[in-house]
Amino acid sequence: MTIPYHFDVTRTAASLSEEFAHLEPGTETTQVVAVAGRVMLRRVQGKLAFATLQDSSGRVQLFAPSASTPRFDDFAALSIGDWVGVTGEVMTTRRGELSVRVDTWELLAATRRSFPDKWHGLADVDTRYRQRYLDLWVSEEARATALTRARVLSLTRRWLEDRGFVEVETPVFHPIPGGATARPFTTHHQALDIDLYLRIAPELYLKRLVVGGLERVFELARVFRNEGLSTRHNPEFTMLELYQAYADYTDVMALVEELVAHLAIEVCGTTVLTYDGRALDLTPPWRRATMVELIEEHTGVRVSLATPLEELRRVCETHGVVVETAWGPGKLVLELYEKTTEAQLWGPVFVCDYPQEVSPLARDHRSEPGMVERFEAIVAGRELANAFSELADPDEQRRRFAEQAAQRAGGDAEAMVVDEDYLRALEYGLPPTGGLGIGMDRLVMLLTGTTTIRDVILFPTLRPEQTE
RNA sequence: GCGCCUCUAGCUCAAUGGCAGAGCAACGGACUCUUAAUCCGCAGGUUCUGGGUUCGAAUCCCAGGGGGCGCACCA
Repeated sequence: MTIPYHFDVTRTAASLSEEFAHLEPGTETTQVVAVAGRVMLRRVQGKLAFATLQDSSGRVQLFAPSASTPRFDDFAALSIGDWVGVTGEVMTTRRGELSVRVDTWELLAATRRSFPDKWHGLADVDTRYRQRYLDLWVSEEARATALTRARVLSLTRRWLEDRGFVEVETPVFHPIPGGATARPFTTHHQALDIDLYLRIAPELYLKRLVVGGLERVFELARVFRNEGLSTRHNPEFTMLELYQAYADYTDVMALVEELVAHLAIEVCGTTVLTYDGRALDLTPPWRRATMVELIEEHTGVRVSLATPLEELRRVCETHGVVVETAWGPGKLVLELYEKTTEAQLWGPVFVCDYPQEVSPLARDHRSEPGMVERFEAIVAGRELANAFSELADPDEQRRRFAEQAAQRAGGDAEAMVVDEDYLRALEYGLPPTGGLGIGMDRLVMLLTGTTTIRDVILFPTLRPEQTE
């Protein structure tokens, strides 16, 4: 039997069950359709065969009487997992099951391997991740999650474009890793004979574009961080970054809560969700609270950057935070927040105003000395977004880079590297700008109710299989 | 990187120191309204790998490998 090069599909399974939902048992519609997909179930009864065809939209039954089905014996012998194309009349059986009668059919691909158990599917998560092509057939949730992810990205693009944002693509290879503090992957370009880094964030290039006059830009950027794996971390993941000229971080807060609420309504039909067994109300406006307020709520201690260092260290130690002598007040406050408070937050909440010491790309707070205008959005106990009023002053940026360089010299492999070209761009003038990063994988987790990032990434990073 | 758990047929799982098994899938057969069809038959194994203890190891011990979870790391 030769495999055709082409098959004309006229209908999906889902469109048939939608259009013909209410046919009486024993109906013949005279409507001839062509469907294609994989045989996922098969019930042969001698001179009559039933098969369940599954395509990317859903399932529909195939009805094959030996009297009218060409090559009936071959059809009845199809294996679970074989691809077929079928044309025939839409009908219902005596029992009322919507079916396509097999008037003509073609084998489109045979499976040489047995499909997973038709009832239990795949339980081994390793197999599900490594052989996602099977998981997608066997697990309704896997398919639904993949489609939801696509929809979230598409809706995000449309929502931003409706607000005048332009989608751009910036380099994945960076001569200098920048825009975040994280360990990069390195690679080498042979012809140029230089080391390059896979980007840890697109931030510095996107802000160059704002300097270039693209006043509202965004990128759905695959970024790469050479760090640990967990249910919330994959070495490559997708980050939405956007920059809006003439805006500050309060404008960005409004944007974040509106975008997330919009996606929740489109995907879940509501902004009132349950995640991991807990209620989560994404209805705007979200709570806004400063970091020091939240620390006080959770520890009972009011600290500030003006608190004497010795006292800050003592507060940290009484709360089980191991401190290093090189840390300044900003780092101490941040550590105190992360160790005592962040894990307790459920949100949604905008945690506002971070120490300048730990935020080298954010602009000084307009009224809080030593602080910058930065927030993180904590949603369902996870950091979902990070944003700030962007630092535009090249002299101040140079000073911040120098601080980072000193930390790097002191052994901090994640401290930033001075980027002279970025400073040159700032010297041409960056207008007041609000910037944002959202972890799209975590957002999809939220909207699909999944609790491991590997469920929202089709091919998560795994150790390679031993091939021997 | 550390700790705990786990790995048996293509898939889902039994066998808890005493003959490696079942269901589904595959393969052969019966069956003209099934719905995880049913019935009969057949075949399927480096029990993750290597060592050890034992009369005897899927089972106990050691080492290694894969995976999961937690910790650490992590804008």
